[in-house]
Amino acid sequence: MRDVARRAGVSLKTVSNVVNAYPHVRPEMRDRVLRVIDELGYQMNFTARNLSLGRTGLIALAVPELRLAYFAELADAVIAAADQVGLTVLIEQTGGTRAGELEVLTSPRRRMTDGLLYSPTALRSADAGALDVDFPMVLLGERALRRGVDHVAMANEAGARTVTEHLLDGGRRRIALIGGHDSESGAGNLRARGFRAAMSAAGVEVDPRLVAGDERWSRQTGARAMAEILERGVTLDAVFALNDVMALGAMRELFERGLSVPGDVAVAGFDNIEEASFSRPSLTTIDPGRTEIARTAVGLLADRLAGRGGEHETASAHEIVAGFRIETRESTATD
Amino acid sequence: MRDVARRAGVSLKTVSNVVNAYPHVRPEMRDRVLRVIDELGYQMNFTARNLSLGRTGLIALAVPELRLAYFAELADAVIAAADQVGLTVLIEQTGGTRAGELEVLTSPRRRMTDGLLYSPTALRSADAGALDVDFPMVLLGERALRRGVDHVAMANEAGARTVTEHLLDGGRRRIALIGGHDSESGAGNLRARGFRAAMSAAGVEVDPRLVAGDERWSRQTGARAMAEILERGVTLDAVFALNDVMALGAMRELFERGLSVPGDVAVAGFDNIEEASFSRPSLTTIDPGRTEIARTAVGLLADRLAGRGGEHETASAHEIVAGFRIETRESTATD
DNA sequence: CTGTTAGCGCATTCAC
DNA sequence: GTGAATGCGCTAACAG
Repeated sequence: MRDVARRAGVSLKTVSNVVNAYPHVRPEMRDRVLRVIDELGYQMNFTARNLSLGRTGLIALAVPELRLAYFAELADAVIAAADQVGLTVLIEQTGGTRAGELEVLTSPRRRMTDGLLYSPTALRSADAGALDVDFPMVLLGERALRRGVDHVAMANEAGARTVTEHLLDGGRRRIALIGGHDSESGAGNLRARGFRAAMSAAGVEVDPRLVAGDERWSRQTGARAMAEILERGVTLDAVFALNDVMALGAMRELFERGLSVPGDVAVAGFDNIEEASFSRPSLTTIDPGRTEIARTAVGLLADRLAGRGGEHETASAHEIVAGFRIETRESTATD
Repeated sequence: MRDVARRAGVSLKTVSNVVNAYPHVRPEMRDRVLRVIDELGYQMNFTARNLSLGRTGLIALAVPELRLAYFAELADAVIAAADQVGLTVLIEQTGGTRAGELEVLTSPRRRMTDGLLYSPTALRSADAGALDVDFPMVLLGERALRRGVDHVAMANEAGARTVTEHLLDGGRRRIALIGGHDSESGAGNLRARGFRAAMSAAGVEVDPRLVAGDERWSRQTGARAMAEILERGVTLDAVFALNDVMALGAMRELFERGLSVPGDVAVAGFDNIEEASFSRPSLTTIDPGRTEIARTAVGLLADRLAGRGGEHETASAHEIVAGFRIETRESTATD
């Protein structure tokens, strides 16, 4: 930058003004500087600017695992939304464990970023205190464990109720619940609640032997939970898995055992990952409005960042629930 | 840091030494400093350190799209490998387009990172010059377009030949090739070449009407290409898709049209994404050794970074081909 | 082994 | 409108 200034015969300040699109620079001056910048191939040093500005332009996105399709798609949406407002996203994987989720709040790497988009799944209500951080943070995808923290929630409970009602409407009564093990986990808890609400509203009892799951919501978990339930020897005619990959794992397991979907057992999931429309059979699921969630959350965080240079505002927290939509597909079709 | 130094009654340098685990510090001194750090809750400012050091500790990983399972799993592996050597990964999405892939090499954001792990898929040989960059870079997943650039290649050609031979061994002769459209694209070109090599070695001709595809290797592409081929009215008994998601899309399309896999048509893919073992039927594919690739590439890049503080070495480029393994599953079973 | 000094490259007070 | 100082927080010579 010094070289540019010298070569253009102006001061450092002028170059800085030009680069930062400061309005009051004479056009001829600006052109001259820009030409020199081009000649020299000058590129600004972000690190220096960051040090001076006290911020980095980076925001962290903490998700359980990128290889879980839902979070890959969420990350994609967040990156796109952040690009729009000039922010860069640094992805952190928590492994979906409580320890991993707590660590991301305090790790030194956290300090490389100006703010955090946080999607905890394993945190318990006892951990709510940990969310009382001194940097801008927006919670994603579930209702806040703690008041006073911005969050963009998805319609977990309403979505689960809707999809359960869809199963009930199809005449299914013996509906298994997969993933409902960890009743403390936010999204799981809410989705399970929606399920139970729909069941009890329909006057159908939930058989505890039809419930299985694990903390990690993976394909394997779905398959294993399905196997567990089947081996208990109970009858069932439908499965609601708390997310799509578990539903797909469960379908796989049903297939292994010679059961047909939706003939013998209807299967529904939650998330509407891309794969859900291409699986065999295609999967009925709830689309939680990922894009809207990402855009809203990034906007919220950007506002906080702009508001007080990274300082935490004490103003009231935003609580936004995204819209959802049921995607009815083959896996729950009735003959 | 100044506060810590003052409170501990030592100089800045000593605190710095302690924080950086400089070996020659008296234990009692270190303990004292550490205690004060703890008391004050001091956390280092990375930006300042980076400015001083002239590096950021960040490396970029440029992939087409995170939502493509292969790249999500690759990113996961890279992040894990980078963590091991104290590096943080910044993910860039190129969209799988030539423009996007070129931009990642020159964008200002590039300068936030010390080096680049680069996985181009749309670059053509005419773009090889663009790879002559002045920062450490390691190419991932395909043979370098340009000599003198480090790269960790997967066994594209050998893997494709192996899986094609597997189809031929199963008695299949009318084998469709999906994804082979863009013959310039590195990995696609090589995989297609392996396919053709196996075919010609077996004395089987490749029917051009059995070839379809698109630049973007998505599930939709696979389904669409499969539809195209089927609508040409040609007979076929197998499909080799150049990656798993296209294979899954193709299977979906076959199913839509009442064709059975592997009964009527055997299907094989490439990548061994997690989904391949859970699809219905499970998918025969090539495991290209993602973890090994990630670890090797990160190691290579870390070496370059350490070697000359981010300067590009003129030493001979490394060229490493990872090992591969065929995963034989239901989609290519013979009765 | 530890303290002192001088930048890293930029943004930002202020005068001009 | 533009130029000249000062500091962001840390590390890397040095000297002691």
